[in-house]
Amino acid sequence: MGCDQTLKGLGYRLTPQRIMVVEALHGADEHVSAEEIYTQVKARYPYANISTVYRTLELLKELGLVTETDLGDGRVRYHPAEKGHHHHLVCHKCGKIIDLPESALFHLEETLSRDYRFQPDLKHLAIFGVCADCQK
Amino acid sequence: MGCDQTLKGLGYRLTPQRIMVVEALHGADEHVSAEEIYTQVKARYPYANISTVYRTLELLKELGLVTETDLGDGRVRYHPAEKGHHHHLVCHKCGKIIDLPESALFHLEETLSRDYRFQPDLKHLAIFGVCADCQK
DNA sequence: AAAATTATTGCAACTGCTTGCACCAACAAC
DNA sequence: GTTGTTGGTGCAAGCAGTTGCAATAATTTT
Ligand SMILES: [Mn+2]
Ligand SMILES: [Mn+2]
Ligand SMILES: [Zn+2]
Ligand SMILES: [Zn+2]
Repeated sequence: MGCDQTLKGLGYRLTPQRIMVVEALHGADEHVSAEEIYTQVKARYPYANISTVYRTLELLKELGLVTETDLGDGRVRYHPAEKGHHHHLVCHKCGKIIDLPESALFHLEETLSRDYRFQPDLKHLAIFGVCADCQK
Repeated sequence: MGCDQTLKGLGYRLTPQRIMVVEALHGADEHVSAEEIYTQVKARYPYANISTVYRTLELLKELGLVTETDLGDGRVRYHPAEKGHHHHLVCHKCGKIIDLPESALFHLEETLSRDYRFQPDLKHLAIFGVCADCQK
């Protein structure tokens, strides 16, 4: 089931603005910024406002339909949950971004769950550090 | 060796503003915000500017003398490296903050280092999720 | 001690993102 | 279909943090 029907099913109103945000989100490549989504939405409906984009992303986030990740450039990036989960290693020397499978954090999740009864919410994490090439 | 002498030793100028930022940082409890540091500095030197505070914190961060952590309220928090390393579990239902010893992430660090030759920079991480009390 | 050099500061403008509020439109009740 | 309710939107102002630039002051050279 898509984002639209989930929203509707949970009693949220399915406005044209929300539909356009969801479409822009799914159409763009992963790691889209709010500004990029706003640009796309505005092309279709010039009265659209960026705060509506942020509010829609916030809602989708609360419902677990998108993840939000700070990859270290000055803006936050969004990723639809439907496209699958993974994480990233971000080199703060050269800026390189390495993909990390979801499973790389399973052990940590288990530890936190077992030892602290804490259920971590690790869906699209960015871990900063130094990549192999930049270590010498 | 304190922050002041480290700065001086690396060729950075030891200005009154920097000294006051470092003193405020060490005097306050851990998890100080830039605004709180600014308030303290301004009480001693009213001409002080908040961008100088931010620039000093940025420099100390680059040198590994402070860590910066987003604990989920709207502002970033700073912690002097001298006071020791640890991490936090942050419940985004009730806001509770649980301390996590440095060692809890050693296994992850080893995995990333071994499998990806990536040296993660995990000095004062905040992991968001749901605490034991909020899981029912 | 004075002059020269250049890192650092204060200021104002700017960025990404959030929020209060009046107006509007999606959906439900009739 | 019309009316009413209430959640959602647009707008403008606000907040945390950053940045360009001219003035200033810490340090070096003479
Ligand atoms: Mn990704
Ligand atoms: Mn801490
Ligand atoms: Zn690198
Ligand atoms: Zn909790």
